[in-house]
Amino acid sequence: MHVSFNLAADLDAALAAAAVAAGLPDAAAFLPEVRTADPRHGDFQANGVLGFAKARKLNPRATAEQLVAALPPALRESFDLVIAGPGFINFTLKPAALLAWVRAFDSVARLRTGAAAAHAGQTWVVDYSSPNTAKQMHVGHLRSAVIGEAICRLLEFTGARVIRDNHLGDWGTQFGKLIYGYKRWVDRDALARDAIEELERLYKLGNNATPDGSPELEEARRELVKLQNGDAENVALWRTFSEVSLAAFQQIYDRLGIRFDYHLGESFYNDKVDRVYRELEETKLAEISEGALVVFHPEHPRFKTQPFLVRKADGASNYASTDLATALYRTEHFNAHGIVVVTDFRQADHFEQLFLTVKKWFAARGYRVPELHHVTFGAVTGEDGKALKTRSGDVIRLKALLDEAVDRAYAIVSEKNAELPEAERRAIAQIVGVGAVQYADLSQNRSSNYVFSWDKMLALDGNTAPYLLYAIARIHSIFRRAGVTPGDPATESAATAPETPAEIALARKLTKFPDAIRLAVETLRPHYLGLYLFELAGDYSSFNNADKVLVDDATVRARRLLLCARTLLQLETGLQLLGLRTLTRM
RNA sequence: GCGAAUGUAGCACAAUGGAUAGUGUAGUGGCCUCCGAAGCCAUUGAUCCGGGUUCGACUCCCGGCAUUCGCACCA
Repeated sequence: MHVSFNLAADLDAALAAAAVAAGLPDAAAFLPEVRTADPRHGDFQANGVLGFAKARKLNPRATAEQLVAALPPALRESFDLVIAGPGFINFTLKPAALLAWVRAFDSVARLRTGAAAAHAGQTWVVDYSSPNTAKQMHVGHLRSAVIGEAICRLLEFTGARVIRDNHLGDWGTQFGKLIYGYKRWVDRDALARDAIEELERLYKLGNNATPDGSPELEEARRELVKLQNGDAENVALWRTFSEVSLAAFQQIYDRLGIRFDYHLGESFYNDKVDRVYRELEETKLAEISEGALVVFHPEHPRFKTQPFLVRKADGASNYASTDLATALYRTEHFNAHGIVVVTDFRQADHFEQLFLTVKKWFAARGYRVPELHHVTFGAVTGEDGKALKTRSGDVIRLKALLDEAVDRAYAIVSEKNAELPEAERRAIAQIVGVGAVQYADLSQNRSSNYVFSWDKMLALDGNTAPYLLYAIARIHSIFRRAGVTPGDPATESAATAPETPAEIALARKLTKFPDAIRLAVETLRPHYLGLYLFELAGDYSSFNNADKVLVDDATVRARRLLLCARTLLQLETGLQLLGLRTLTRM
């Protein structure tokens, strides 16, 4: 028996076909709009009948009845159908169909195969994290890294070849001041001990020593020009800055489970901006204004007067130049079908201008235009609603933040589960602490600001990583007691269809996994998956409370173990797609 | 000034134009001789304001208000 992964999509197709079969007027225009439903109404509901019928002066309920009558009879073996309210068609999976679906999607591989149709054969470049070199990563870098990685994993899961590209801020005027400071005050011991710390100190010294209009500033500028002209000493220094920065960043990335394929920073595009200037001028998209090369968009209410500045009046490039070159490189070199850039919402204007320009430029040149997405997110604030700072007013370093998360998780684990060996508690604290930080970011809509609260992210109840990890630990615990491996075919073969209300509710929830994935990846909003996992864990907890799994009756036991195994599979798969690690005890 | 994002219970969040706006916390009342009570069950409480479109609006459109942010050579 073939069991479809995405049942909603199946029903949608069946209803569209039924409209034709039933001979509805204008049937080709009928959009069934099948959605997951409130469980009180069913598993899926078709919303499209009302609008379709009303627009054609048909009776919606009568139209719904015609549609239902024209559905293939086999559908009724899987679903109970009800026409409800003004013309909704409700579909409720029968227990046997629930069993079939739950049986069928029994591994990560099967889930992935089901989901992979969405982006099969496509290449997507995801540009995220992207810190500036020679500086510490701080709390402001958290969201891009966490959200970006989740998006990468979701795209991969849905069939894409994903290229993770760290677009480092490794070029610009600040390097003149840094080199100026370095050449005068570098402390070699400090550099060996904590390179980024020392580079930050040197930059501050260099910056303070070069006020506007001073001869020192002129000297710093000369260092920058030497760097740009390929002076061996300065280039070597700059290279060192990048290397030690990357090494420091990688320590953070390791803890967050991030591994980039490329680190093509701004410097990589230095020799690629001339082509951008040339082509923008040749296509008449760019013009000279106040000495700078700019692009206006006459059709746009604001950008017809607010310029997109692609080359500065002094002839130097800026981030518009390099971002344009970057878009071209990703399209030509990686053959990207889609490009996703994950930065905070303050850069929305820049990316809107960038994408407008890219589309016109590529169209004028006959280059294929990839899908371009700017994935934005709000600020991280303290509980007072202001930007998150330490008590003394400094920025919070990402390393310190992750350390504190782990320390706090360790304290909680030790309190709740003191009998576990210390080494295991330490390991658990790593997963729970870092996971709590990641999940706090992924559990809510990225568009809004997010209020950073240790107590909330580390709470054991509510939509948090610890709650989800706890559900996972409890399921593992049951399998340990049963002496059975989750997903063991011999155990599951005896399973029957779900019967109790809690079993049915859990099984019904499990069939909604495809929709959660689809929604999360379509909107590039991972919180839809997080929300699903939280609801799944809630349904599991209710089931766990209502129905004892390890009962004597072998059939009942088998079917409940089956539900446990699939819940576990989806929770683990889902959390891993969000970038978290999972555990078996906590 | 122009523009963007956000605005949902005391607090923090959800809601893919659909049915009685969901959840967590805090509050109240229950449930451990029972697989992990880090849990479960029940219950009180909300769409910034005013118009409009629609069979149907937290959602879309128009006009306000509030908060945050952006707007010529930083990225």
